[in-house]
Parts: sequence; C-alpha cells; structure tokens
Amino acid sequence: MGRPRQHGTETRDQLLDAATRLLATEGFGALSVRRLSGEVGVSSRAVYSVFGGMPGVLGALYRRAADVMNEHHEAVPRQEDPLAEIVELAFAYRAGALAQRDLYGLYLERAVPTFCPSDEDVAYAVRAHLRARQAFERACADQPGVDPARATIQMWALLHGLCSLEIGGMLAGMDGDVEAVWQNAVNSMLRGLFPVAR
Amino acid sequence: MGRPRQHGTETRDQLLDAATRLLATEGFGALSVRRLSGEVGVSSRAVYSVFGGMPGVLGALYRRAADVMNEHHEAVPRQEDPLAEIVELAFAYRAGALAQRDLYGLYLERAVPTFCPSDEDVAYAVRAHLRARQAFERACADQPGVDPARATIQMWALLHGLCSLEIGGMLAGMDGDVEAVWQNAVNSMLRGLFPVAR
DNA sequence: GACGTAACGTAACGACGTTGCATTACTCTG
DNA sequence: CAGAGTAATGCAACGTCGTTACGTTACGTC
Repeated sequence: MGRPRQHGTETRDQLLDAATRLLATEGFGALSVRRLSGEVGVSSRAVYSVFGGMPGVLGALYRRAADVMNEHHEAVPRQEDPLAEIVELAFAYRAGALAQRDLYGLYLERAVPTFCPSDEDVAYAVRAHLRARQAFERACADQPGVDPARATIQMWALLHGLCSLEIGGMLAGMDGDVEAVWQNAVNSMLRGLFPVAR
Repeated sequence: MGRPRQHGTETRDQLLDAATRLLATEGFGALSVRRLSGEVGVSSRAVYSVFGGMPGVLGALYRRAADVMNEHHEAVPRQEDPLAEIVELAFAYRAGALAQRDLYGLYLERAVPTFCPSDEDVAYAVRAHLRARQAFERACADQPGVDPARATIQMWALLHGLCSLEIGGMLAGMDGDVEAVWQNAVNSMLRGLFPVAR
C-alpha cells in the first residue's frame, strides 16, 4: 500500500559509489546531501528516502570501510606458523587502510564530528579482527600467560597507530622507508609478546 | 595609523577558552564562529580580526593541545634508567591525551575535515616528542643496531593507537582494566625493542 | 581641525542538513 | 472499474554554518 519505492538498491549503490568517489577525490568537505544527489541525478530528498539522512550515509560508508578491511584480511592465506600469519595480516591491515584513507578516518578516527557509529555498526566492524584473533589464539596456545584477547588488542593499537600516523603524513620523514618501520614495529611487538618463540 | 586593534590578547584568550570549554562540553559540533563570539560577547567579525577565520581558531587550538601534551611530558622526572623513564612518559602521553580527548582528535586524528595543520604547526607539535626521543637515544646507546628515531616512532605509533582506541571507546570491553592493557603493551614493545636489556 | 587608514559592527551571500507540504503513484476495497 | 487510502516523492523553506562586502567609527598624522 502506498506509493512504491522509486529509489531502490540501485540508487543506494549509486549514491554510495558517488560518496566514495567524492571522498577519494575531494575529501570529506565535498560530502554533502546536495552534492551527492546532484552527482547521481536525483533530488536531495531521495537521500533521505534511502538513508534517512546524512548519518545514514555515513553509517553505510562506515560499514563499507569495514568490508574492505575484512576483504583484505580474508585474502591472506592461512598458514602453519601463526606468527608469520600475523605479520601478513598486519600488512593486510595496512593495505586495507591505505586503499581507503578517508574512509579509514571515518572507520576508526572521528573524522566526521557529527557521526558516531552505532553499537551494531561497531559490532559489524570488528569482525575483521576475527582472523587476527584466531591467529593469536594459536600463537598463545603454547605460550601460557599470554592472553590472546589482550595480545590482539595490543597489536591492533600498534597497527592503527601506524596507519593513523602514516595517513596523517607523520611517517614521511622516515627516510621514505615506511615499510621498514612497519616491519620493524610489528616484529618488535611480536618479539615482546612471544619472547620464547623467537 | 588607522584604528587601533580593539580585540587584543585578552579577547583572543577568551575566545580560545570558550572554544576549549565548548569542545569539552558539547564537542566539535558546537564549535562555530557565531557560537564562540556569542559566548564571549563580541561580534562574529571579531573572530576574523583575531584569528583570520575558523582555520585560525583551529590552528590555535591545535597548538594549545600540543602545549598540554608537552606539559605532561615535562612533568615526568628524568631518571637514570631510560626504559623506566620511557614507561612513565608513555603514561604521561596517555594522561595528556585523555585530559583533552576532543583536542587530541584535532591534534592527531583528522577530527575536523576542513582543518589541516600547517607545516609550522606540525613542527611546533612534535617537539613534545623530544623527551621521548632523548630517552630512546640513551636506551639505544648500549644497544647497537637499534635506531633511536625508528624506535621513538614505533612507540609513538603504539601510544597513539592506544589513545585513539581508548578515546573511541574500543578498549571498553577489556574487563575495564584498560591500564593493564597499556602497561602490557608498552612493556611488550620495549621488550621487543631491547631484548637484551630485560 | 581635516585627512587617511585600519579595524569595527551590520547585514548579506551561498551552502549546509533537515523538514513541512502539496503532489503523485500505487494498492486495496467496494 | 471507480474511489479511497497510503506512502514516497519533488519543491520550497527554515535555521545554521563560514565568510565577506560595505558603511561607519576611531585613532595617528599632518
């Protein structure tokens, strides 16, 4: 009953694509309801029909960012040695973040003051940690006294800090060899967490 | 020649105080030229006379955040053992960030999309790392093969990641014992960086 | 005392997110 | 098959934002 929805999934996808494109080319400043709708060729009201408002758009972008992070993690092959897998997952984290620098700001930094992800959004987002968590579970199996949950969080903090600093241009002065900083940092943390193993 | 400046240092300080207060109580959403000027009781034009515009206000807040971080670092007494000093500096970093959660977002996360600190701002801000850098220089003195600059950056990334996650509420699930996570993370990184010493 | 100059307050511009409101287009009912 | 009911739409407007053009004011200088 009532008028059927004119703006369905395809309008939704078009809007999100436009948002992602705008974000990548012009940053958050260009992200507005009017700009988005104009880009796709629908009325600004359509954004409210599909997403309920700007927070809805940001929430969808947030989940899209989480999806990309998850895909990068899942692309890492499972390995016998959990520590080797953790290192690869770390670089997958970096690749996922750098592939969507602005969206990463929405994902884990508070890049849009008016947006705060809901509890469901957060729960949806942290599932990307599952691979890392599993690897740490295995690594901690023969290392009594090391809590896998805590170890995962610690590594996450390091990775997030590295991403945040790199995206913010704070690692630019490191002789250009940012990758070496990453390698060294991840190895140091693992050495500190599992001193016996290596 | 010309009309003398009516809005001098005291207006500037009042505006910055109001901005800090607004930020702490209502967040970045409440930070606007009109709101600021209204709080202090001057015309909105005064903000442009004093700061040149909203970016100028944000730049000043950025430097104020850097000052607070610096003060927290300088409050740490110098110690014989550089590693012990580094641990205390780490908790000073945490205290400085948590004391001004919103300003920390402006400081190292890109909490205001339209604001990008100038090179001078960044250079001014990173001077807070001097204490940590000096401690790492001493710690690396008897540890050939460890680059103090790289070690400082690695620890910075970890501390920043921990702060960002804690402020973002991502560490809330850690059985409430966030401090233990910090202690453990910093110790792990130090153990990994200086395996011989400990 | 008149002039030039620079900072001031007022009011406006365009753009923002959001929302009534009249309209439209469809389904269900008689 | 016509009419009623309903929900989504486009349009226009509201209040807000950062910023700025403009007329005014207050001071230093001649």
